[in-house]
Amino acid sequence: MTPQRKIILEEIANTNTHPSADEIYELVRRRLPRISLGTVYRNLEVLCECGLIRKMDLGDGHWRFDGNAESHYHVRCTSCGRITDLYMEELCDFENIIRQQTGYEGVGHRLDFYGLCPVCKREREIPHRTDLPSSRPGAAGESEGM
Amino acid sequence: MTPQRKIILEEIANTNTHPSADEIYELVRRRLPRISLGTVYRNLEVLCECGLIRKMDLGDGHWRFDGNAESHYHVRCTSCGRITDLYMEELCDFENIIRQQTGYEGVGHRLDFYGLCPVCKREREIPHRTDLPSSRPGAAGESEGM
DNA sequence: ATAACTGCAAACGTTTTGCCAGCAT
DNA sequence: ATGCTGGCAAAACGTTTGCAGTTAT
Repeated sequence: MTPQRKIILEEIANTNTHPSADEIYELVRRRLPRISLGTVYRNLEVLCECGLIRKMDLGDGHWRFDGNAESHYHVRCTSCGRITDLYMEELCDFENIIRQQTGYEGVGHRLDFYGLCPVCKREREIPHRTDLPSSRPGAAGESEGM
Repeated sequence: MTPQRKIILEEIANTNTHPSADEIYELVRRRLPRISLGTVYRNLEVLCECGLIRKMDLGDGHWRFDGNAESHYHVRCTSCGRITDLYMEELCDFENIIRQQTGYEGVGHRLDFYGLCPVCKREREIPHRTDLPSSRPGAAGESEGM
């Protein structure tokens, strides 16, 4: 556990935003300005192998990292990219069905959700606010993910 | 519908292996040797938009394409990469639960399974066959995906 | 004439790797 | 001195894009 590794772990533990490798790099760089992106990637890999963090692919083209290593599902906002944890039971039953149907063994699954988060939803519902400066009608201007 | 586009679609329709863009490129190249990978990507995009094929991310770092555009789930073999279609109902109930729990709207999901396919399983169970030529004990030599 | 399309090559963004120096054991 | 680690830069990977020429309408 080198200083770099420790700080990377701390930064992940101190956030609940499921940051990407690059976001972690930026966070860590504030404390360790000379750290390199390669080191971040290498340590993220090690921390995953130890089970201290969790690496996940939520379909937006980055690896995302979660300081909460317990298995749980996520919803991702297709507009702003925000990721929210879900508190629901895991689907175990399906894996037996699949084994019977296909003969695959050791079946696991990946399940994640996407949608429009409450904040972005509200922005669309009220696209032309009058109580805020510099808001123009129809000037939403986000890119739709996935 | 250019000749290129048509042949790309035909090749996808004629396979059930859920090929990647590069695999499709190789298939099409046998009939259209001068086609470029960029054209393949562009046409795959168009065909997806038309709903004639389906683009999916099964977590192995490639886009995969499915000539069966009806929504269905998949299992991917972590050893050989084989992808098998599943015939099971879709999970709709969850999306309402998530909306209530999180306030997200228009919730969709992505669910896929992974495991060891029957062929690879068999290879591991019987690592030293005596009834086949040139088989060596413990010479499995595959890379474990994901 | 115009719009959509191609082939080619270069660019892209994320992740991985090779190299050599530094540090702790 | 050994082996793990860090910083740096370059490579790798799948994918996307700019461009100039081509095709079909």
